[in-house]
Amino acid sequence: MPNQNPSIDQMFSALADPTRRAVVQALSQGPATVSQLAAPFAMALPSFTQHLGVLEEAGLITSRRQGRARLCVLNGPALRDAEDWLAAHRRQWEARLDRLEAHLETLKPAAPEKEPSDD
Amino acid sequence: MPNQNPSIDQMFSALADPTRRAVVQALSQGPATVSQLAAPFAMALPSFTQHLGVLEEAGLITSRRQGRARLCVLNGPALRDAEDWLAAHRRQWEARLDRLEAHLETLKPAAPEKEPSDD
DNA sequence: CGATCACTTAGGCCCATGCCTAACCAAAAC
DNA sequence: GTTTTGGTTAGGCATGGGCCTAAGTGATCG
Repeated sequence: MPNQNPSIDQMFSALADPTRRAVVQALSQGPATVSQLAAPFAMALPSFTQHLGVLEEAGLITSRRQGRARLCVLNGPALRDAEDWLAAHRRQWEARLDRLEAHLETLKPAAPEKEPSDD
Repeated sequence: MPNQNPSIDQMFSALADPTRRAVVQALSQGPATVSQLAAPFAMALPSFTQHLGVLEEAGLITSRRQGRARLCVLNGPALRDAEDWLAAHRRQWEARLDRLEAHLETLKPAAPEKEPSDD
């Protein structure tokens, strides 16, 4: 069962692995079974399903049994959560740059501040 | 020295740690020295600076020596890279949902498809 | 110059992660 | 009902990550 309360920790560390990112990429095109997903990888199946387990624990995918196969589906909104975290902090950073710039503007004719832009 | 070619792997795994995310958060407010950043954490300094090393290798921060201290600065655009990866795949996923919906629309009076929405 | 401050380097411990093989299970095909 | 297919469970090995303490370095302060 998918983790109902996936942490941002789990998401980012799930995404830190190239195999798992490739799975996310594949699933962004649509659902697929375990063996379909596993096919491109030179890896034993148990190792691969372990990756799927990590993705599912992280809330990035869900899966359901379909006959003797297992169909995996990407959980789009979960990606959004990680995206939002990044966006929030990048915006903070940008806002600060803007304030700094504005401040420098007010000092135009005076001496530069203690934080030189290194360009 | 900061890694000039940070991989998306390095970024995501750097962001997978709560200490390191807290550092990113702190630096989104503006530059700070190692010990300023370390202060809130109940952790030996060498352990903490190791985290800074990971962030720097991942290209998420840069740092320069300032007297006997070391000033760390967030690298905003790097956050953007991770954000973009996520956005790209989420958009793929959304696009597919849209196509699926549109397709279902064309079948309105007919039987539902093999992929039920689980709401 | 000696002491202190802000780190860094070196080395070690422990648990988590990523991979494997071998064996098992359950649905489907024959 | 036996075999094949699709996947899981169990268990083991090796590397890496996160933490520590102890000792070193280089800039500043008295």
